[in-house]
Amino acid sequence: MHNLIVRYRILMIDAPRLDRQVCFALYSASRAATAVYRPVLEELGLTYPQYLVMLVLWENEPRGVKELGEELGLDSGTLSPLLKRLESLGLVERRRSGEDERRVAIHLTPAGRDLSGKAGTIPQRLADAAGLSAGELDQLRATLGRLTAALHNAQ
Amino acid sequence: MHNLIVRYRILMIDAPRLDRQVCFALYSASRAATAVYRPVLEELGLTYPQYLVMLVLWENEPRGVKELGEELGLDSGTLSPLLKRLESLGLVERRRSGEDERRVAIHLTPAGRDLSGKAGTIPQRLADAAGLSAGELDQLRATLGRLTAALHNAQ
DNA sequence: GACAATTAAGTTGTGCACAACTTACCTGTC
DNA sequence: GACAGGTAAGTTGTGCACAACTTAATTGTC
Repeated sequence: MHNLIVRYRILMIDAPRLDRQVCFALYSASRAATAVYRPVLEELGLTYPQYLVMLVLWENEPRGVKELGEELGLDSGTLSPLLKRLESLGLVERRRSGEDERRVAIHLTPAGRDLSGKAGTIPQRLADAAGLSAGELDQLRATLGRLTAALHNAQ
Repeated sequence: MHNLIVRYRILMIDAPRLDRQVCFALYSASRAATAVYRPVLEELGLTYPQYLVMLVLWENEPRGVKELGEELGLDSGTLSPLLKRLESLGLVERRRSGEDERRVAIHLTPAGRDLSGKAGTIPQRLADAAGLSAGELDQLRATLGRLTAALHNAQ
């Protein structure tokens, strides 16, 4: 009995608690948010990372794989197969650059461009589900941005 | 030329911008945080989700697979293979319950218990890397908690 | 006590993430 | 123009996430 109590106290002092971890809060919130997006994106036939790539392309295209990776923080190991899937969905086209044969330019197809219209209402649905005010969401985004930048600097 | 300008304006109006998305901010911050944890956890031989499972077990064990899943928001499809890997690392033991043969109780091994000591300093390292004050981290965790709860309710 | 409905855990298949590596191409330096 | 060093994209392998399904045990309900 005494042993159990001692062991318990040692654990409580040394072991970090799950509910104290900002990291777990981030991980949970991120998965909960993509879970809200999932059924909406399913209507478009996209996964969440595919949607992110399309967002970047809707802003400006064509883009190289490396550029997309810098924008999203993903490497070619993630993007290459993802882009192949987007191509097989008929949303993008991969073209080897003539000037620099190493580069692959990702172009939107007409279908890929059209999808941006259907995607227009998506962010509002998350905002509605979030249960936070526009101001709180804004502040959250700002804090997360600072956090991400600091964590990248720490790497 | 006129066509291009019209198309551009339509895109800008309809297409959501990447940098406006709270969801992307969450996704980036979460990946950046686990990236900071990764080299630290590598010293313990754990991945980040494995570390989360160990955190829950350090608080209280044994636990069933379903209980772990509720605590972490993960299903058996994720946990079953993860727990097998933890077992093959010698950190946990899976025992079929005698009372209810459907249940598998996850026990810590002595090695699994010992690991909590080594893990003690880990959260501090993230806090140091985060570049936010203790108060800001606290507020962030609270906001994320509310957000996650609201998103789960919206599902 | 038979048996439909429920439940716990596991399996299968798809799609990220990311490390480590390969391939093909380009660039600077001599 | 040769060639070392660097760069862009792709490949391979591991480990999550998660949906859909299976298996085996338990719990009502009659």
